Amino acid sequence: MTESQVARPANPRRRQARGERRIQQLLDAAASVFCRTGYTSASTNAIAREAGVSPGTLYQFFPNKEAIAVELGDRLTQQMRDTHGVAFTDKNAALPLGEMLDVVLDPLIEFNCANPVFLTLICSSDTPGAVAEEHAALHAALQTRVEELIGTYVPELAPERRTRIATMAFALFKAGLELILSHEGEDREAYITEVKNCLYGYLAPVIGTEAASARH
Amino acid sequence: MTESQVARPANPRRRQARGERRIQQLLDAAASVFCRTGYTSASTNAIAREAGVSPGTLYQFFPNKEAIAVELGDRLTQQMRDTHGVAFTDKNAALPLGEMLDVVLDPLIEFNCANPVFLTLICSSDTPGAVAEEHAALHAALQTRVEELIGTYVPELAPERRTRIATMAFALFKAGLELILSHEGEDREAYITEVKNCLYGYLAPVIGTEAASARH
DNA sequence: GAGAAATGCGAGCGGTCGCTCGTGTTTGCC
DNA sequence: GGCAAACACGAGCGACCGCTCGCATTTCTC
Repeated sequence: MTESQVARPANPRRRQARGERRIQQLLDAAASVFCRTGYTSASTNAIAREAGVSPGTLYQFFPNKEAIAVELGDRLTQQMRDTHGVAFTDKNAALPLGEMLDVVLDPLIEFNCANPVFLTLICSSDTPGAVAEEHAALHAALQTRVEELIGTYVPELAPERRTRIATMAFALFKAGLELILSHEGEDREAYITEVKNCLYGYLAPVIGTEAASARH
Repeated sequence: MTESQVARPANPRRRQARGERRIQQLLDAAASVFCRTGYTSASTNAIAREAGVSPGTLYQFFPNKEAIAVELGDRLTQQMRDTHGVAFTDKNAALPLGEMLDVVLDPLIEFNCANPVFLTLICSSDTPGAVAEEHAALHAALQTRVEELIGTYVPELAPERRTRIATMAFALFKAGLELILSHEGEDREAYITEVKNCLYGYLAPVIGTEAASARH
């Protein structure tokens, strides 16, 4: 292969600092517009306007509308991994259920509150094509983590049931996240508690042991 | 006013049996297309094509695209009320939590399995204008029912917390419904059980009595 | 059977959207 | 300073969508 001279085949164009700044502006604008109207209803002209540039400038940096959402999704997932990534299944398998939920959920909730567009991109059903694949991949990855986590608590659980429980817990958390994001201040805190209570009540009987009476 | 001769101002046009049949065809086609692509992405031409009529014929019976979704929603809510309507808060307030969940949820689940477009219309976030208002109204009505139901079990509960619990339980059920609808056969039954388990685990400590061995 | 009303058709209008292109401006490099 | 590349612009193209309109056909009513 003649890779010796090709530095990065994925980045065929040499960007200036101004270009990188524009890209960030455009992604921020896209996040804002996606949050307000969803992916399909968001027009590229609106994104460009929100970023303060012309439509032509937008297409200087992104080949099409889909690429904007994909890049946004990539950066967000990368950021999520960087910030609170591996803390998902690492050492918290030994924790009691209540504490484990705090350790696992708090970073996820915090991240989603700081980046509400993430939930919009990942959970909205109006994201066609490549964006939907991105969503499906991340969804599968996260759910596998949940499954593994459950497996460490109840290894004897039938695989099908474990999958179902992970799916249910994940769906429950997503629904709860939307409630959390749609409130602020004290209300938000209260809903966070509510979501945790809900997951606790669901998982405690599954995890078994005598955790049901160990809630502090 | 010259209303003496106007029989029904809401139905200014005299429909033939053929027209009523066409309306039903169009609504069925719309339900199918809405389920496949969501409201905004569903084109009126596609609905007409699915119903086997021309675009012009569609607009003989509906003033615009929104009216199709509104009429569909109206008929579905009416059908829901007719079939399993008042059984929601009536006599089941005295039942133990587990049985109450069966009595309340089973008809709702059955209805949504038979009419999957209902969840699409009511929960999808890409329904603008009048359809969204319809959704908000029904959502509020159902949630009020849930609140009342919780109130009969735990009258001493603080109103804000009762609202939060009803909101959470309702969101949980909607998320569960999507899981249920996306599976069939045994899987579907298993997810129904899972959703009920989830709601039970969440509500049992709230309802209190001796349902849960401990809380707080 | 005749007239009126309801039903049915489909080309196409106005508008929006994703995206392009020709052209002008700024920046990095020698 | 000069030149090529990156950046920026915005009018506008093609496609699609919601919806209309003129006209043909079927059905109801008498």
